[in-house]
Amino acid sequence: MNPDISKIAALLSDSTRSTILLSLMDGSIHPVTELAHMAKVKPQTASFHLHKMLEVNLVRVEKHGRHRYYKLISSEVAKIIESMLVIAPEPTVNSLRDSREKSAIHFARTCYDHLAGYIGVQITNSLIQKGIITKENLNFEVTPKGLHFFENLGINVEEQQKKRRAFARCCLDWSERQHHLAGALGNALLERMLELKWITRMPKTRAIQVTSTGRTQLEKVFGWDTGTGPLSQKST
Amino acid sequence: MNPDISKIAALLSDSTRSTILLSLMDGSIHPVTELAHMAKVKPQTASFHLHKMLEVNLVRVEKHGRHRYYKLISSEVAKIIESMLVIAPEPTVNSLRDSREKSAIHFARTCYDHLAGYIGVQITNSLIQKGIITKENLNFEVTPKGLHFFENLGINVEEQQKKRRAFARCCLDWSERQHHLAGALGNALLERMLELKWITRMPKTRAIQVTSTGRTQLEKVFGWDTGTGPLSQKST
DNA sequence: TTCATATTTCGATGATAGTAGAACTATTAA
DNA sequence: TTAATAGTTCTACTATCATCGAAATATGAA
Repeated sequence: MNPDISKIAALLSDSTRSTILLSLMDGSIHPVTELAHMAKVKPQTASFHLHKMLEVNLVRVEKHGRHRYYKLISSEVAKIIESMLVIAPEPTVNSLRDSREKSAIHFARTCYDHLAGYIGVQITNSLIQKGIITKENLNFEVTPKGLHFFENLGINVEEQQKKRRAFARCCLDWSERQHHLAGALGNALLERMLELKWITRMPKTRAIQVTSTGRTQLEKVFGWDTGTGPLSQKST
Repeated sequence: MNPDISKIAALLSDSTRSTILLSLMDGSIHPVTELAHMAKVKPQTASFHLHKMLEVNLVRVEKHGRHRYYKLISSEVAKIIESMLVIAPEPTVNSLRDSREKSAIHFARTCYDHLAGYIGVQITNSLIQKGIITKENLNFEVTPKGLHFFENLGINVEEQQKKRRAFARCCLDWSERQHHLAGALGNALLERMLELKWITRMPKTRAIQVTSTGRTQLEKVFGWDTGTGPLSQKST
Protein backbone atom coordinates (compact mmCIF):
# COMPACT_ATOMS: atom_id res chain seq x y z
CA MET A 1 0.00 0.00 0.00
CA ASN A 2 2.50 2.49 -1.21
CA PRO A 3 2.03 5.30 -3.69
CA ASP A 4 2.36 4.11 -7.24
CA ILE A 5 5.85 5.02 -8.35
CA SER A 6 5.63 2.91 -11.47
CA LYS A 7 3.07 5.25 -13.04
CA ILE A 8 5.53 8.12 -12.79
CA ALA A 9 8.53 6.05 -13.81
CA ALA A 10 6.70 4.67 -16.85
CA LEU A 11 6.51 8.21 -18.18
CA LEU A 12 10.27 8.63 -17.94
CA SER A 13 11.03 5.16 -19.25
CA ASP A 14 10.59 5.96 -22.92
CA SER A 15 13.61 7.48 -24.62
CA THR A 16 11.51 9.93 -26.64
CA ARG A 17 9.83 11.23 -23.51
CA SER A 18 13.07 11.39 -21.54
CA THR A 19 14.66 13.42 -24.35
CA ILE A 20 11.71 15.81 -24.25
CA LEU A 21 11.92 16.09 -20.46
CA LEU A 22 15.65 16.76 -20.55
CA SER A 23 15.01 19.52 -23.09
CA LEU A 24 12.46 20.97 -20.69
CA MET A 25 15.07 20.84 -17.91
CA ASP A 26 16.14 24.35 -18.92
CA GLY A 27 13.00 25.49 -17.10
CA SER A 28 11.59 27.42 -20.06
CA ILE A 29 8.74 26.84 -22.49
CA HIS A 30 9.02 24.93 -25.78
CA PRO A 31 6.60 24.39 -28.69
CA VAL A 32 5.66 20.86 -29.82
CA THR A 33 7.53 20.94 -33.13
CA GLU A 34 10.78 21.88 -31.46
CA LEU A 35 10.46 19.07 -28.94
CA ALA A 36 9.57 16.64 -31.74
CA HIS A 37 12.70 17.70 -33.58
CA MET A 38 14.90 17.26 -30.52
CA ALA A 39 13.58 13.76 -29.95
CA LYS A 40 13.74 12.91 -33.67
CA VAL A 41 10.09 11.91 -33.99
CA LYS A 42 7.10 13.24 -35.94
CA PRO A 43 4.94 15.95 -34.37
CA GLN A 44 2.06 13.45 -33.88
CA THR A 45 4.31 11.30 -31.76
CA ALA A 46 5.57 14.19 -29.65
CA SER A 47 1.99 15.34 -29.18
CA PHE A 48 1.03 11.83 -28.08
CA HIS A 49 3.79 11.80 -25.45
CA LEU A 50 3.13 15.32 -24.20
CA HIS A 51 -0.53 14.44 -23.76
CA LYS A 52 0.45 11.51 -21.54
CA MET A 53 2.75 13.70 -19.46
CA LEU A 54 0.00 16.32 -19.10
CA GLU A 55 -2.41 13.73 -17.70
CA VAL A 56 -0.01 12.71 -14.93
CA ASN A 57 1.00 16.31 -14.19
CA LEU A 58 4.61 16.26 -15.24
CA VAL A 59 4.25 19.16 -17.66
CA ARG A 60 2.00 22.16 -18.20
CA VAL A 61 0.80 23.87 -21.44
CA GLU A 62 0.40 27.49 -22.39
CA LYS A 63 -1.58 28.35 -25.52
CA HIS A 64 -0.29 31.31 -27.46
CA GLY A 65 -1.90 31.68 -30.87
CA ARG A 66 -1.55 28.48 -32.83
CA HIS A 67 1.40 27.38 -30.75
CA ARG A 68 1.23 25.27 -27.61
CA TYR A 69 4.19 25.79 -25.34
CA TYR A 70 5.07 23.05 -22.89
CA LYS A 71 7.18 23.31 -19.72
CA LEU A 72 7.99 21.28 -16.62
CA ILE A 73 5.23 21.64 -14.07
CA SER A 74 7.43 21.97 -10.95
CA SER A 75 10.88 21.71 -9.43
CA GLU A 76 9.75 18.41 -7.84
CA VAL A 77 9.71 16.90 -11.32
CA ALA A 78 13.10 18.44 -12.06
CA LYS A 79 14.41 16.85 -8.87
CA ILE A 80 13.35 13.39 -9.99
CA ILE A 81 15.19 13.82 -13.27
CA GLU A 82 18.20 15.31 -11.48
CA SER A 83 18.41 12.33 -9.13
CA MET A 84 18.32 9.92 -12.06
CA LEU A 85 21.05 11.78 -13.92
CA VAL A 86 23.39 10.96 -11.03
CA ILE A 87 23.41 7.25 -11.78
CA ALA A 88 22.35 7.20 -15.45
CA PRO A 89 24.89 5.74 -17.89
CA GLU A 90 26.50 8.14 -20.39
CA PRO A 91 25.15 7.90 -23.94
CA THR A 92 27.13 6.42 -26.81
CA VAL A 93 28.55 8.97 -29.21
CA ASN A 94 27.85 8.05 -32.83
CA SER A 95 28.85 11.06 -34.90
CA LEU A 96 31.09 14.10 -34.91
CA ARG A 97 27.96 16.16 -34.34
CA ASP A 98 27.15 14.08 -31.23
CA SER A 99 30.69 14.48 -30.01
CA ARG A 100 30.62 18.29 -30.43
CA GLU A 101 27.29 18.55 -28.67
CA LYS A 102 28.54 16.35 -25.87
CA SER A 103 31.58 18.59 -25.35
CA ALA A 104 29.39 21.70 -25.33
CA ILE A 105 27.04 20.21 -22.77
CA HIS A 106 29.86 19.01 -20.58
CA PHE A 107 31.45 22.45 -20.73
CA ALA A 108 28.44 24.50 -19.66
CA ARG A 109 24.71 23.91 -19.60
CA THR A 110 21.59 24.79 -17.68
CA CYS A 111 20.30 22.28 -15.16
CA TYR A 112 16.64 23.21 -14.66
CA ASP A 113 17.16 26.86 -13.69
CA HIS A 114 20.83 27.07 -12.72
CA LEU A 115 24.28 26.65 -14.23
CA ALA A 116 25.94 23.24 -14.55
CA GLY A 117 28.81 21.46 -16.29
CA TYR A 118 32.51 22.33 -16.08
CA ILE A 119 31.79 26.05 -15.74
CA GLY A 120 29.04 25.54 -13.19
CA VAL A 121 31.27 23.41 -11.00
CA GLN A 122 34.30 25.71 -11.41
CA ILE A 123 32.29 28.75 -10.38
CA THR A 124 30.91 26.91 -7.36
CA ASN A 125 34.39 25.77 -6.30
CA SER A 126 35.78 29.29 -6.72
CA LEU A 127 32.99 30.72 -4.58
CA ILE A 128 33.92 28.26 -1.84
CA GLN A 129 37.67 28.81 -2.17
CA LYS A 130 37.28 32.58 -1.98
CA GLY A 131 35.21 32.29 1.18
CA ILE A 132 32.07 33.63 -0.48
CA ILE A 133 29.99 30.59 0.29
CA THR A 134 30.56 27.56 2.55
CA LYS A 135 29.31 24.05 2.08
CA GLU A 136 27.36 22.68 5.04
CA ASN A 137 26.26 19.11 4.47
CA LEU A 138 24.25 19.36 1.27
CA ASN A 139 23.60 23.09 1.40
CA PHE A 140 25.54 26.26 0.86
CA GLU A 141 25.67 29.25 3.16
CA VAL A 142 26.70 32.79 2.23
CA THR A 143 29.44 34.32 4.41
CA PRO A 144 29.37 38.02 5.45
CA LYS A 145 32.11 38.57 2.87
CA GLY A 146 29.88 36.76 0.38
CA LEU A 147 27.02 39.18 0.95
CA HIS A 148 29.23 42.01 -0.40
CA PHE A 149 30.34 39.89 -3.32
CA PHE A 150 26.79 39.17 -4.48
CA GLU A 151 25.78 42.78 -3.76
CA ASN A 152 28.52 44.02 -6.11
CA LEU A 153 27.36 41.54 -8.72
CA GLY A 154 23.84 42.93 -8.47
CA ILE A 155 22.25 40.04 -6.59
CA ASN A 156 20.25 40.69 -3.44
CA VAL A 157 20.92 37.67 -1.23
CA GLU A 158 18.19 38.46 1.31
CA GLU A 159 15.63 38.59 -1.45
CA GLN A 160 16.63 35.07 -2.52
CA GLN A 161 16.44 33.82 1.06
CA LYS A 162 12.85 34.98 1.38
CA LYS A 163 11.72 32.89 -1.58
CA ARG A 164 9.62 29.81 -0.88
CA ARG A 165 12.18 27.33 -2.13
CA ALA A 166 15.55 25.94 -1.07
CA PHE A 167 17.93 28.90 -0.84
CA ALA A 168 21.24 27.40 -1.96
CA ARG A 169 21.34 23.66 -2.30
CA CYS A 170 23.96 21.30 -3.69
CA CYS A 171 23.05 19.68 -6.98
CA LEU A 172 25.15 16.75 -8.14
CA ASP A 173 26.65 17.44 -11.56
CA TRP A 174 26.49 14.25 -13.64
CA SER A 175 29.33 15.21 -15.98
CA GLU A 176 31.76 16.52 -13.35
CA ARG A 177 30.65 14.16 -10.56
CA GLN A 178 30.84 17.06 -8.12
CA HIS A 179 28.33 19.46 -6.62
CA HIS A 180 27.35 22.75 -8.14
CA LEU A 181 25.23 25.59 -6.75
CA ALA A 182 21.44 25.21 -7.14
CA GLY A 183 18.32 26.62 -5.49
CA ALA A 184 17.23 30.26 -5.45
CA LEU A 185 20.80 31.59 -5.33
CA GLY A 186 21.92 29.34 -8.18
CA ASN A 187 19.01 30.59 -10.25
CA ALA A 188 19.74 34.23 -9.43
CA LEU A 189 23.37 33.80 -10.46
CA LEU A 190 22.40 32.24 -13.81
CA GLU A 191 19.86 34.97 -14.53
CA ARG A 192 22.33 37.72 -13.63
CA MET A 193 25.09 36.25 -15.80
CA LEU A 194 22.67 36.05 -18.74
CA GLU A 195 21.60 39.64 -18.06
CA LEU A 196 25.21 40.83 -17.98
CA LYS A 197 25.75 38.87 -21.22
CA TRP A 198 28.64 36.89 -19.73
CA ILE A 199 26.91 33.80 -21.09
CA THR A 200 24.25 33.07 -23.71
CA ARG A 201 21.91 30.15 -24.32
CA MET A 202 22.74 28.09 -27.41
CA PRO A 203 19.71 27.37 -29.61
CA LYS A 204 18.19 23.87 -29.63
CA THR A 205 20.17 22.63 -26.63
CA ARG A 206 20.62 23.23 -22.93
CA ALA A 207 24.21 24.16 -23.72
CA ILE A 208 25.51 27.55 -22.59
CA GLN A 209 28.20 29.59 -24.33
CA VAL A 210 30.61 31.89 -22.51
CA THR A 211 30.93 35.23 -24.34
CA SER A 212 34.21 37.09 -24.73
CA THR A 213 32.99 39.55 -22.08
CA GLY A 214 32.20 36.54 -19.94
CA ARG A 215 35.68 35.11 -20.30
CA THR A 216 37.27 38.40 -19.25
CA GLN A 217 34.90 38.86 -16.34
CA LEU A 218 35.09 35.29 -15.08
CA GLU A 219 38.87 35.50 -15.14
CA LYS A 220 38.80 38.83 -13.34
CA VAL A 221 36.25 37.78 -10.74
CA PHE A 222 37.39 34.22 -10.13
CA GLY A 223 40.97 34.29 -11.34
CA TRP A 224 40.87 31.33 -13.69
CA ASP A 225 40.82 30.87 -17.42
CA THR A 226 37.69 29.36 -18.94
CA GLY A 227 39.46 28.41 -22.16
CA THR A 228 38.05 29.47 -25.53
CA GLY A 229 34.95 27.33 -25.34
CA PRO A 230 33.77 23.75 -25.35
CA LEU A 231 35.95 22.61 -28.21
CA SER A 232 39.11 23.62 -26.42
CA GLN A 233 38.16 21.56 -23.40
CA LYS A 234 39.64 18.15 -22.91
CA SER A 235 36.90 15.57 -22.75
CA THR A 236 37.07 13.55 -19.55
CA MET B 1 23.69 13.94 -25.76
CA ASN B 2 22.50 13.50 -22.24
CA PRO B 3 22.90 10.51 -19.96
CA ASP B 4 20.25 7.93 -20.61
CA ILE B 5 17.62 8.40 -17.94
CA SER B 6 15.12 6.16 -19.68
CA LYS B 7 17.18 3.05 -18.97
CA ILE B 8 16.95 3.72 -15.24
CA ALA B 9 13.32 4.78 -15.37
CA ALA B 10 12.35 1.67 -17.34
CA LEU B 11 13.45 -0.40 -14.37
CA LEU B 12 11.14 1.50 -12.05
CA SER B 13 8.25 1.57 -14.50
CA ASP B 14 7.05 -1.96 -13.85
CA SER B 15 4.73 -2.32 -10.87
CA THR B 16 6.32 -5.60 -9.77
CA ARG B 17 9.77 -4.02 -9.74
CA SER B 18 8.58 -0.87 -8.02
CA THR B 19 6.95 -2.99 -5.30
CA ILE B 20 10.22 -4.85 -4.82
CA LEU B 21 12.19 -1.60 -4.67
CA LEU B 22 9.81 -0.07 -2.15
CA SER B 23 10.24 -3.18 -0.01
CA LEU B 24 13.99 -2.67 -0.24
CA MET B 25 13.53 0.95 0.86
CA ASP B 26 13.89 -0.26 4.46
CA GLY B 27 17.60 -0.46 3.69
CA SER B 28 17.99 -4.07 4.77
CA ILE B 29 18.48 -7.35 2.90
CA HIS B 30 15.66 -9.56 1.61
CA PRO B 31 15.61 -13.05 0.03
CA VAL B 32 14.02 -13.61 -3.38
CA THR B 33 11.03 -15.59 -2.14
CA GLU B 34 10.03 -12.87 0.28
CA LEU B 35 10.23 -10.20 -2.41
CA ALA B 36 8.23 -12.43 -4.77
CA HIS B 37 5.56 -12.77 -2.13
CA MET B 38 5.39 -9.02 -1.53
CA ALA B 39 4.95 -8.35 -5.22
CA LYS B 40 2.50 -11.24 -5.64
CA VAL B 41 4.44 -12.99 -8.38
CA LYS B 42 6.18 -16.38 -8.69
CA PRO B 43 9.84 -16.65 -7.63
CA GLN B 44 10.93 -17.02 -11.28
CA THR B 45 9.39 -13.65 -12.06
CA ALA B 46 10.98 -11.94 -9.08
CA SER B 47 14.31 -13.48 -10.00
CA PHE B 48 13.91 -12.21 -13.56
CA HIS B 49 13.32 -8.68 -12.29
CA LEU B 50 16.11 -8.73 -9.73
CA HIS B 51 18.52 -9.88 -12.42
CA LYS B 52 17.60 -6.85 -14.52
CA MET B 53 18.10 -4.51 -11.59
CA LEU B 54 21.45 -6.09 -10.82
CA GLU B 55 22.68 -5.43 -14.36
CA VAL B 56 21.95 -1.71 -14.13
CA ASN B 57 23.31 -1.45 -10.58
CA LEU B 58 20.17 -0.63 -8.68
CA VAL B 59 20.55 -3.53 -6.26
CA ARG B 60 23.28 -5.74 -4.84
CA VAL B 61 23.24 -9.47 -3.84
CA GLU B 62 24.77 -11.29 -0.92
CA LYS B 63 24.96 -15.07 -1.09
CA HIS B 64 24.44 -16.85 2.22
CA GLY B 65 23.97 -20.58 1.82
CA ARG B 66 21.20 -21.35 -0.61
CA HIS B 67 19.66 -17.93 -0.08
CA ARG B 68 20.41 -14.82 -2.08
CA TYR B 69 19.74 -11.65 -0.22
CA TYR B 70 19.08 -8.50 -2.22
CA LYS B 71 19.35 -4.89 -1.09
CA LEU B 72 19.43 -1.39 -2.55
CA ILE B 73 22.89 -0.60 -3.85
CA SER B 74 23.12 3.00 -2.58
CA SER B 75 21.34 5.96 -1.07
CA GLU B 76 21.42 7.55 -4.55
CA VAL B 77 18.92 4.94 -5.68
CA ALA B 78 16.84 5.53 -2.54
CA LYS B 79 16.85 9.23 -3.39
CA ILE B 80 15.36 8.60 -6.82
CA ILE B 81 12.54 6.58 -5.32
CA GLU B 82 12.06 9.16 -2.58
CA SER B 83 11.74 11.97 -5.12
CA MET B 84 9.13 10.00 -7.08
CA LEU B 85 7.09 9.25 -3.95
CA VAL B 86 6.58 13.00 -3.58
CA ILE B 87 4.39 13.27 -6.67
CA ALA B 88 3.21 9.67 -7.06
CA PRO B 89 -0.55 9.13 -6.83
CA GLU B 90 -1.86 7.20 -3.82
CA PRO B 91 -2.89 3.62 -4.54
CA THR B 92 -6.50 2.50 -4.62
CA VAL B 93 -7.57 0.50 -1.59
CA ASN B 94 -9.44 -2.66 -2.57
CA SER B 95 -9.85 -4.67 0.59
CA LEU B 96 -10.01 -4.36 4.35
CA ARG B 97 -6.52 -5.86 4.44
CA ASP B 98 -5.27 -3.12 2.12
CA SER B 99 -6.95 -0.51 4.25
CA ARG B 100 -5.34 -1.84 7.44
CA GLU B 101 -1.91 -1.98 5.85
CA LYS B 102 -2.37 1.52 4.50
CA SER B 103 -3.21 2.84 7.99
CA ALA B 104 -0.21 1.06 9.47
CA ILE B 105 2.13 2.49 6.84
CA HIS B 106 0.74 5.98 7.21
CA PHE B 107 1.14 5.73 10.99
CA ALA B 108 4.79 4.71 11.10
CA ARG B 109 7.19 3.13 8.62
CA THR B 110 10.82 3.08 7.63
CA CYS B 111 11.91 5.24 4.70
CA TYR B 112 15.20 3.72 3.54
CA ASP B 113 17.03 3.86 6.88
CA HIS B 114 15.07 6.35 8.95
CA LEU B 115 11.63 6.80 10.47
CA ALA B 116 8.69 8.17 8.46
CA GLY B 117 4.91 8.51 8.55
CA TYR B 118 2.81 10.21 11.21
CA ILE B 119 5.22 9.22 13.99
CA GLY B 120 8.30 10.21 11.99
CA VAL B 121 6.90 13.66 11.25
CA GLN B 122 5.62 14.13 14.82
CA ILE B 123 9.01 13.30 16.30
CA THR B 124 10.72 15.66 13.87
CA ASN B 125 8.30 18.49 14.71
CA SER B 126 8.75 17.91 18.45
CA LEU B 127 12.52 18.04 18.09
CA ILE B 128 12.17 21.41 16.38
CA GLN B 129 9.60 22.77 18.82
CA LYS B 130 11.73 21.79 21.81
CA GLY B 131 14.76 23.55 20.32
CA ILE B 132 16.72 20.33 19.90
CA ILE B 133 17.18 20.77 16.17
CA THR B 134 16.57 23.70 13.84
CA LYS B 135 15.54 23.60 10.20
CA GLU B 136 17.90 25.49 7.89
CA ASN B 137 16.66 25.38 4.30
CA LEU B 138 16.51 21.66 3.58
CA ASN B 139 18.78 20.52 6.40
CA PHE B 140 18.60 20.22 10.15
CA GLU B 141 21.14 21.47 12.66
CA VAL B 142 21.56 20.29 16.24
CA THR B 143 21.50 23.04 18.88
CA PRO B 144 23.82 22.96 21.94
CA LYS B 145 20.77 21.94 23.96
CA GLY B 146 20.17 19.23 21.38
CA LEU B 147 23.63 17.76 21.91
CA HIS B 148 22.65 16.97 25.50
CA PHE B 149 19.33 15.54 24.43
CA PHE B 150 20.89 13.08 21.99
CA GLU B 151 23.68 12.29 24.50
CA ASN B 152 21.04 11.31 27.08
CA LEU B 153 19.31 9.18 24.49
CA GLY B 154 22.58 7.37 23.80
CA ILE B 155 23.35 8.92 20.42
CA ASN B 156 26.75 10.48 19.78
CA VAL B 157 26.06 13.41 17.48
CA GLU B 158 29.71 14.07 16.61
CA GLU B 159 30.09 10.48 15.48
CA GLN B 160 27.18 10.93 13.06
CA GLN B 161 28.66 14.19 11.74
CA LYS B 162 31.90 12.45 10.84
CA LYS B 163 30.14 9.95 8.58
CA ARG B 164 30.56 10.33 4.84
CA ARG B 165 26.93 11.12 4.14
CA ALA B 166 24.48 13.95 4.68
CA PHE B 167 24.29 14.53 8.43
CA ALA B 168 20.67 15.51 8.95
CA ARG B 169 18.66 16.21 5.85
CA CYS B 170 14.98 16.88 5.27
CA CYS B 171 13.10 14.07 3.58
CA LEU B 172 9.62 14.82 2.24
CA ASP B 173 7.07 12.47 3.77
CA TRP B 174 4.57 11.42 1.09
CA SER B 175 1.79 10.55 3.50
CA GLU B 176 2.10 13.58 5.75
CA ARG B 177 3.27 16.00 3.04
CA GLN B 178 5.79 17.44 5.50
CA HIS B 179 9.47 16.94 6.15
CA HIS B 180 10.89 14.36 8.50
CA LEU B 181 14.45 13.83 9.74
CA ALA B 182 16.73 11.80 7.45
CA GLY B 183 20.48 11.35 6.92
CA ALA B 184 22.95 9.95 9.45
CA LEU B 185 21.13 11.44 12.45
CA GLY B 186 17.76 10.13 11.25
CA ASN B 187 19.31 6.69 10.87
CA ALA B 188 20.92 6.81 14.32
CA LEU B 189 17.60 7.77 15.90
CA LEU B 190 15.77 4.88 14.22
CA GLU B 191 18.45 2.38 15.23
CA ARG B 192 18.49 3.61 18.83
CA MET B 193 14.69 3.47 19.11
CA LEU B 194 14.73 -0.11 17.82
CA GLU B 195 17.53 -0.95 20.27
CA LEU B 196 15.57 0.53 23.17
CA LYS B 197 12.54 -1.46 21.95
CA TRP B 198 10.39 1.66 21.71
CA ILE B 199 9.46 0.48 18.24
CA THR B 200 9.60 -2.81 16.35
CA ARG B 201 9.57 -3.69 12.67
CA MET B 202 6.38 -5.41 11.49
CA PRO B 203 7.02 -8.53 9.43
CA LYS B 204 6.46 -8.40 5.63
CA THR B 205 6.08 -4.60 5.49
CA ARG B 206 8.01 -1.42 6.05
CA ALA B 207 5.46 -0.63 8.77
CA ILE B 208 6.71 0.10 12.28
CA GLN B 209 4.84 -0.59 15.49
CA VAL B 210 5.19 1.51 18.63
CA THR B 211 5.55 -0.74 21.70
CA SER B 212 3.89 0.01 25.05
CA THR B 213 7.31 1.05 26.36
CA GLY B 214 7.61 3.24 23.31
CA ARG B 215 4.28 4.93 23.94
CA THR B 216 5.25 5.73 27.52
CA GLN B 217 8.69 6.97 26.55
CA LEU B 218 7.57 9.03 23.54
CA GLU B 219 4.95 10.72 25.71
CA LYS B 220 7.53 11.36 28.42
CA VAL B 221 10.21 12.63 26.08
CA PHE B 222 8.07 14.56 23.62
CA GLY B 223 4.94 15.21 25.63
CA TRP B 224 2.38 13.93 23.17
CA ASP B 225 0.21 10.86 22.93
CA THR B 226 0.92 8.48 20.06
CA GLY B 227 -2.51 6.82 20.33
CA THR B 228 -2.84 3.09 20.65
CA GLY B 229 -1.50 2.27 17.21
CA PRO B 230 -2.35 2.57 13.55
CA LEU B 231 -5.93 1.40 13.88
CA SER B 232 -6.77 4.16 16.30
CA GLN B 233 -5.49 6.78 13.85
CA LYS B 234 -7.93 8.70 11.76
CA SER B 235 -7.13 8.19 8.10
CA THR B 236 -6.48 11.46 6.35
C1' DT C 1 22.92 -40.91 -0.99
C1' DT C 2 18.26 -39.07 -1.18
C1' DC C 3 14.89 -35.66 -0.48
C1' DA C 4 13.56 -30.82 0.20
C1' DT C 5 14.20 -25.96 -0.40
C1' DA C 6 15.97 -21.68 -2.79
C1' DT C 7 16.90 -19.77 -6.94
C1' DT C 8 17.89 -19.42 -11.82
C1' DT C 9 17.39 -20.46 -16.91
C1' DC C 10 14.60 -21.49 -20.93
C1' DG C 11 10.68 -21.27 -23.83
C1' DA C 12 5.97 -20.10 -25.09
C1' DT C 13 2.23 -16.90 -24.63
C1' DG C 14 -0.31 -12.78 -24.29
C1' DA C 15 -0.72 -7.95 -23.44
C1' DT C 16 0.87 -3.31 -23.73
C1' DA C 17 2.58 0.63 -25.93
C1' DG C 18 5.39 3.55 -29.35
C1' DT C 19 5.27 4.92 -34.21
C1' DA C 20 3.69 7.35 -38.29
C1' DG C 21 0.18 7.84 -42.28
C1' DA C 22 -4.19 10.11 -43.05
C1' DA C 23 -7.61 13.10 -41.83
C1' DC C 24 -9.25 16.97 -38.99
C1' DT C 25 -9.17 21.54 -36.23
C1' DA C 26 -7.32 26.02 -35.22
C1' DT C 27 -4.79 30.05 -36.16
C1' DT C 28 -2.18 33.33 -39.08
C1' DA C 29 -0.91 35.52 -43.45
C1' DA C 30 -2.03 37.00 -48.11
C1' DT D 1 -11.58 33.54 -49.10
C1' DT D 2 -7.60 30.76 -49.83
C1' DA D 3 -3.24 28.88 -48.60
C1' DA D 4 0.04 27.69 -45.12
C1' DT D 5 1.49 26.40 -40.59
C1' DA D 6 0.91 24.25 -35.78
C1' DG D 7 -1.02 20.81 -33.43
C1' DT D 8 -4.27 16.86 -32.35
C1' DT D 9 -7.03 12.57 -33.08
C1' DC D 10 -7.69 8.10 -35.13
C1' DT D 11 -6.20 3.88 -36.81
C1' DA D 12 -3.38 0.15 -37.97
C1' DC D 13 1.20 -2.10 -37.55
C1' DT D 14 4.99 -3.71 -35.04
C1' DA D 15 8.01 -4.74 -31.41
C1' DT D 16 9.01 -5.18 -26.81
C1' DC D 17 8.40 -7.27 -22.43
C1' DA D 18 6.24 -9.34 -18.21
C1' DT D 19 4.46 -13.73 -16.82
C1' DC D 20 4.67 -18.53 -15.57
C1' DG D 21 5.20 -23.74 -16.50
C1' DA D 22 8.96 -26.88 -16.87
C1' DA D 23 13.45 -28.09 -16.14
C1' DA D 24 18.12 -27.25 -14.30
C1' DT D 25 21.44 -25.94 -10.50
C1' DA D 26 22.90 -25.41 -5.87
C1' DT D 27 22.75 -25.87 -1.07
C1' DG D 28 21.19 -27.97 3.24
C1' DA D 29 18.95 -31.68 5.93
C1' DA D 30 18.08 -36.55 6.94
